[in-house]
Amino acid sequence: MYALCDCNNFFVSCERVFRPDLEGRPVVVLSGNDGCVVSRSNEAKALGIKMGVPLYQIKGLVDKQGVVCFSSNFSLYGDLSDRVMSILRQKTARFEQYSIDEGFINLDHVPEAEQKAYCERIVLEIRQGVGIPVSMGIAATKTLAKVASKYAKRYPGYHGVCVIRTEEQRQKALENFEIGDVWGIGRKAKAKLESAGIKTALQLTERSSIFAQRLLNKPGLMTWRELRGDDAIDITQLEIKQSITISRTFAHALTDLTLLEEQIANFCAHCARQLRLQHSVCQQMVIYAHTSSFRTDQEQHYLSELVTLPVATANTQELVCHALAALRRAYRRGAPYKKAGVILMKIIRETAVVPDLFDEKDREKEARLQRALDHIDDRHGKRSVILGAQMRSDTTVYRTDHKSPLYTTDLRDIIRVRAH
DNA sequence: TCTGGGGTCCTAGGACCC
DNA sequence: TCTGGGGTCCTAGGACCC
Repeated sequence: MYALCDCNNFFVSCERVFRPDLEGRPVVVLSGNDGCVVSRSNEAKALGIKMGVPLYQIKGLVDKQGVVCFSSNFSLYGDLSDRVMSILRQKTARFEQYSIDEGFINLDHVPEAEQKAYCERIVLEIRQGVGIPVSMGIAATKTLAKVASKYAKRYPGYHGVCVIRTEEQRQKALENFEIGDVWGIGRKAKAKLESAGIKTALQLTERSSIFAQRLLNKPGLMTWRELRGDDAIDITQLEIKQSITISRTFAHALTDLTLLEEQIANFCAHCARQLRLQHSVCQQMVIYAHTSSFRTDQEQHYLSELVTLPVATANTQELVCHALAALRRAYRRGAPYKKAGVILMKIIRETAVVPDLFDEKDREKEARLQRALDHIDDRHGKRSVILGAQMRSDTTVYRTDHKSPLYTTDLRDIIRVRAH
């Protein structure tokens, strides 16, 4: 049996940990640039605020109903996520984190009769220890555990934990579960299934495996098996990320090459640091920038350059150098670039680098410099030392009008909160 | 006026091999 | 007019997740 532990309205719950006065009030957390709603309290959901809706479209409702908005504060969410996950990890060696706010515990070490009470204690421990409300679903497969956790969330009577164990429970749970809410069934699959007359999860399980595979291919077959109680999905994570990307939308489009270069240099430096943190290097990099896809009144321009590196590297200076050269090649003068990004690909362990016989760089020396710079950042805070290319101007290009303080990671904020 | 960000997996099709 | 068969590898794009 698996237990899925899922944090309720995670980003909003994180904000409320430090603002208990916001319990019971409608609260939303916004995406980057304060663009869209990405997390909603139950009260905000009750007002009809949909996931992913642009803020400007609900401005009236927000003002009228006194909805509290927060810009996203990922260092806060990441920090609280770590605390929740470390509690779960303590429970069993067989814990798999699935996302920032959920993870699966293998329950095989707990007697069946005690599993529900065991999970109820975990819900309480996380609520009291971290301040985050969570829901848990127990079942024989991960997909069914996800279903169970949604019931746990939907009905307060479950006290945060719902179990799907017997065949009768499985049938009843799936009968009342919309097909589009099943883990792995997205927009396209939902439409296909509905036109085949399938509206609930149970109806899918009543069709043949051939039907599921023909309509939805391999992923759909896996979902079909899991819903029938056959443990089929393995989410064991890879030891290193296969790709690392940073991208941002700007508050106002950038036309100036210098400003764009500064952004790309920063994205690149940030990606490279993450690459080094997982002791890996990359062999390819894509840099891209494009105009606003929502502006039908102006000409669209999409630039994208693939850079193949002579020797796999995680060196910030080297990557920034290649990235800026690529940007200058593809940049179109006058185009209003609304979004830009960097993607690192073909990532391998740093111990697997194949050296180039004709390489003229002293890579050992450059690596020592890089380690020294990382050490300074670790000790004195991010961006203590940066490249000149990362700060060509002092122009602000992002909007974060509603950002909460860095309660858990910035000492000044911790002192401020305690004083308060 | 204003519309997010970071990932993984799968598949079809092309290039290439014998 | 007729124009093989089987296999691997790589890539771009799509679908999905949170």
